[in-house]
This record gives sequence, C-alpha cells and structure tokens, in this order.
Amino acid sequence: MSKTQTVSALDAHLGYWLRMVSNAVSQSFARALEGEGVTVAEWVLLRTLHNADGASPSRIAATLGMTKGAITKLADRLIDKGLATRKADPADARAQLLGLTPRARKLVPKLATLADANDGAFFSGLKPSERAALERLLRKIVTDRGITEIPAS
Amino acid sequence: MSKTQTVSALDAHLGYWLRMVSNAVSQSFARALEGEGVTVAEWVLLRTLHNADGASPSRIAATLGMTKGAITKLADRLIDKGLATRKADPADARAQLLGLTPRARKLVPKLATLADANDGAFFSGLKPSERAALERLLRKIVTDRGITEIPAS
DNA sequence: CTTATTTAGTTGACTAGGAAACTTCATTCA
DNA sequence: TGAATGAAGTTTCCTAGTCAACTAAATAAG
Repeated sequence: MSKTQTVSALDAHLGYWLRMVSNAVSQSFARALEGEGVTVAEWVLLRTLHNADGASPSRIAATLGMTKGAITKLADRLIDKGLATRKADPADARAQLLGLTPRARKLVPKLATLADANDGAFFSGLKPSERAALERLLRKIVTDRGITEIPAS
Repeated sequence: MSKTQTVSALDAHLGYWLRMVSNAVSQSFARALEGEGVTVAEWVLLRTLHNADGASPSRIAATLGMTKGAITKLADRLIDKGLATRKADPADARAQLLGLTPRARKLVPKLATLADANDGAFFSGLKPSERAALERLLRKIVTDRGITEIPAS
C-alpha cells in the first residue's frame, strides 16, 4: 500500500476550462475587431464611454479593474485614433472628462454588431437552454464571489 | 416609428461573463501562487513538463498556444529559478529538451494542491450538479469549436 | 554530393499592462 | 487661513507576451 502520488491535472479544474474557452472567444473577437483597427480593450472603453460620456479616468479605471496609468495610455491610443476626447473638467482642475468623438459614436454600433456576431457564432453549438444555463451559472459565480470588475481584456 | 438604436451592452454577451469569471479565477490563483514565487504561466509549464519531461520548446509552444520566443523566455525564467533544465537533444543538434529539476518535482504537487484549493474555493457556491453542468458546457464548446490550445495565462 | 528548403531555437524591437514615484489641485482641520 | 492630507492623472520603469529577423542544423531535390 504505497501512498498514491496525486498531482491533479491542469484540466481537472473548472478554471482551466473557463480560461480555455474565454481565451478562445477573446482571440476570435480580437481578430474580428482587427479589421476596424480596434483592440478588445479599446472596444470595452469605447462601449463604456458610449453610456458614460464624460466619465473620469479614475472612474473608468475602477469599473474596468485597471490602473489609472493603464487608462491614461488606453485613452491616449483612442485619442490618437481619433475616437476619444479628453478635456478638462470645469468643476475640478485635477480631473479629466473622457468622451467619444462623432466618429466613435458612429463606430460603436458597428463594433457592437461584431460582438454580437462573434458571441453568436461561438456559442452556436449550444441550445438556447444551454446558453441560458451557462449564463445563469456564470452570473451566479459573479454574485457569489462578489466580482465587480468589468473585464477589459 | 423611429428606428430603435440598439447597441448591445457589454454584458449582453456570454463572452463577457466568461472573461469576467475567468479573469477573477486567474487573478485569485496568481495571488495564491505568489507565495511560491511562481506565476500562472510558469505553473502551467511546470505541470506540463511534469507529465512530458524532455519535451521540446516547439512542442510546448504548440500545446500552450504560445510562440517559440515566449517559451524560450518562460523556460529561461524557470531555469533562473532553478526549476527547469534545458539540455541538447542527442538525436537532433537543433533541438532542446526541457525538464524539471528535483526541486521542481517536489514543488509541483504543492502547486497542484494550491490549484485544487483555489478552484474549490472559487466554485464552492455551486452545487456539485451545477459544477458538473458548467464543466460539461465548457467542454462541449471546446469540442464544438475545435479549441486545442491549453491556456497558459 | 551539393544546393535549396525547412525546422529549431534565440534574439531584438515593440506592445500593453502593473506598480510606484511624482505633480497638481482640492479638502480638511486646527 | 494656512498647513497637512488626500485624490486625479501622468510618467517611468518593469514584466511578459508577440512578431519578425536571424543562425544553425536537418532534410529534400536535382
């Protein structure tokens, strides 16, 4: 009776399967966005600003679970691409207000369509009931674990 | 009857929820590994070599879905930490054989325990049947979409 | 055989993010 | 009201990847 050497396999963990699928979805979406010259993180910021025009970098940083430094740079890139604007907050000389350019306002719906298509294609093998079950389980975990950070990447 | 402007929300996509949970699991696991001075990618390589001692960098690169350059550097880091070895393949002067040091052989089971604990804690809110359902759905997607890359990060 | 092509691996330039130092402005409080 | 504290952003340095150029060795083709 020797002690069995049990070193659990990588795929013995739910986290493994989650990462595997999640990475594949993101990669696929990244490829889809490539044609529009936008990254996934940029899409997330664009979509966030679409509903929260004039949000401050630090607010964005908090909601996306990124550092302020990362938001500075992400915003820089969007500004360089002519998709975002940064202006001083008249109410607080330290603060900045991030916004979308008209071009970005036109682009976001198009990107949303790509997101819909990517998601649809990726989970097309699941029956509607299975998709619903998957979403329910994921939402349950988010609630249980108190996850709040919107994943930007 | 104006055309409704429908720009789907970020959280309207299953990919969003997957990324949200997956990122949280990985972050939590990264924190757990920190104490052992190992990153998630390093753990994946260590665990892979544990079952595939003497694998070549390019084989590893293919299975982990990373570039050869990344594996070179990842292996360098493990070698620096005294956890991996690299030696010439006697059968092919171009090739290298990656392996684990004795210290790594001792460490891997410990890291596997951390992985088990992290996974267990993270999904403790789900009933066994729910966990099984989640795993089944994820595996189904992997099969359907022909996903093969083991996620290293 | 010897030349061309392919394969293995490393290296260097670049990208995207985190951590922490730093600057500027706002707020608190004695 | 003036000094201490705190908050907003930017910047710098570091890490960990990708991509593409490169070297060396193996294989294929004539």
